[in-house]
Amino acid sequence: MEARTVLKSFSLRHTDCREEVLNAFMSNSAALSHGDVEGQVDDRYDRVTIYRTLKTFVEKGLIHKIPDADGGSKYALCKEEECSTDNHHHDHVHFKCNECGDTTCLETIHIPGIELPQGYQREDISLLIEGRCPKCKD
Amino acid sequence: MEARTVLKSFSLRHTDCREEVLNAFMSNSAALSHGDVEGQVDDRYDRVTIYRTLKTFVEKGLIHKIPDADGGSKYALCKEEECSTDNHHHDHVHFKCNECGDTTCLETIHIPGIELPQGYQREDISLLIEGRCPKCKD
DNA sequence: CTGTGTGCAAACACTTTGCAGGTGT
DNA sequence: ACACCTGCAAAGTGTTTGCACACAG
Repeated sequence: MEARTVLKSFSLRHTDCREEVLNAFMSNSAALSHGDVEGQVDDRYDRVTIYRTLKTFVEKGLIHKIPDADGGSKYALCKEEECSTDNHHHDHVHFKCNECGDTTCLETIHIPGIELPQGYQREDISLLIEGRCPKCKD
Repeated sequence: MEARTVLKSFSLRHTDCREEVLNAFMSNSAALSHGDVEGQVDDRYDRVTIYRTLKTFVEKGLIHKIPDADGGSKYALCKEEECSTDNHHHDHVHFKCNECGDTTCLETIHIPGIELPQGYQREDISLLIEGRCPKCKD
């Protein structure tokens, strides 16, 4: 799908920056950090603009934020599931390769149900597995 | 167990700061952020010293780091499992209450086995559930 | 035309590093 | 005595905010 079309369908104005950022996500299978995005789009965009673009995309439900084990964050497109403004639904597993550093959404692996102790109410869940990806296992 | 004794058994020198930091963890059921610790120990300790103390404790396997959903970090004592120098083994679930903000280790809940796609090798895993804790569910 | 996005500068929060001096064993 | 802890100052990193101007619809 065209970036232009996608933006429109999420009620976002079209701008060069947004188009390039979105294209970066659409042409990468791995999740991207702010720095990754910055490296993939034209230099003319300000660091701040990219931060704001990512924030907007998350708020609109276009991408989701993946907290990295070491405190940083990556972002990846929302698929399948219906994510909308401030309303994300993700229950897939995230995998981070300790060798190449790539973080990917394992869309096909769902987080199994977990029985919480009495009195705990679950609202959100996130599961990160670290290890070696197929590309990097020796 | 006495803080003093614990320090010794982890081959750590006894200092006032370490004792107070350790006591803070031993007298709290919830995980503590750097700022939480800073607020619980005597003012005379430098922020930097507390950072270093936490780092040392993590390296020695006394406490483990819990990445918060929003990028921050909390720390909690390692229990049961044998954690030692740079060798942590945790497979319990972490729970963060969206109401009171407390993060706790659900020591009794273990992360279920997950079948990864072909070629992925698991080395580490972490599961964070957010919601309401028993104290805060209305 | 109007609301929103962008660039720039600056502020902010969090964490780390270097160094000199003090302390535990 | 020696290794290692601590405090202070400073630098580093990642992210946010304020404001004036530019641009999309």
